Amino acid sequence: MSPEGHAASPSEQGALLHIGDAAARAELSVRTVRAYEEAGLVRPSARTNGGFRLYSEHDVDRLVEVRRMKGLALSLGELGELLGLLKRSEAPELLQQAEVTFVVDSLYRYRERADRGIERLEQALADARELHRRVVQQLATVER
Amino acid sequence: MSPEGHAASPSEQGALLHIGDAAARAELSVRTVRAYEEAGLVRPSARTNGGFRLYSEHDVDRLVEVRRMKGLALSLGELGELLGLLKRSEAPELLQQAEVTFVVDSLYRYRERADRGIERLEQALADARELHRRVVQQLATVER
DNA sequence: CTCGACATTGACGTGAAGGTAGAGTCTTGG
DNA sequence: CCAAGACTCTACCTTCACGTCAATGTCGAG
Repeated sequence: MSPEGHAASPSEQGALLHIGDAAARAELSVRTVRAYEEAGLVRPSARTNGGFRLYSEHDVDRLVEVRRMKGLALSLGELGELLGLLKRSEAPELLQQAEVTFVVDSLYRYRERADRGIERLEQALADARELHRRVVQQLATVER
Repeated sequence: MSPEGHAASPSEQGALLHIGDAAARAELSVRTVRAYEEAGLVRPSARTNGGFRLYSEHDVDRLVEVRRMKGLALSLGELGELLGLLKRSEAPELLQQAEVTFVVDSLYRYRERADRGIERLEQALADARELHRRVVQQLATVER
């Protein structure tokens, strides 16, 4: 990928990627990356003078992080909130008492959401395997 | 459920349920059940004179079947096609040669879709568990 | 400087599902 | 038998998370 030819990709090393490359590395569509920005989830750490979004490796990591979280059916808004909570909870000494309470409460609620999400996924996986089994069996039955 | 009081539910035993009861048993919303009908997935086996949809136990089973299949991201249309293929392949002796070929080909493609869907679910589940772990850990770190 | 690949914003489309309204239907208690 | 009121009908609107299209602009290699 990123073939030689003509391209508008920042010439390697800068560690700053245009949206296309960033999306590719995060295994997301360009549109989705922009949607995540609109939703306040991942903001490119820079822009060119012309207005092109520039993503750092760290930005890409965050994109990946978001993609990975999509399994438990959270809305983009909730997803952003959760990311924020996790970040805030990593430096609890900077939080005021009231904030700690809030963060803990919120995280607690997300833990429950995650529990249910995981159950959902487990069930979906079991169902999918069963369906797969049926398809395979029918293929064998009908033969070729 | 189906509390005594006033209700418009067919009085038990008829084995024919109004949409509300059918939806409840299939663990779907009434709205979703109607959407499945519009998509050609599950058609109630009868209607009252007044136009109320009536679902048999078999219809409910089919609703459940559809719900269970939703894990592998198939569109409602594909889902309907797959259900049809499975049904057709159960009586292969009724199929003409050309049809058999078609059914087998189609099922084969769905088997691949299912493979990928299962991989996706497995990954999503692993990611969800990891996220859950992070949340729990942050909760422990921040303490209460 | 030019060319072509890539990006920008904005608007509109889509697919699945929920919401709502207004009118009609059903079962049941009385 | 009949009214009450829970439930359902159709039709249309809204939301969410993107997909797609169009018109225009930017980037970087040669």
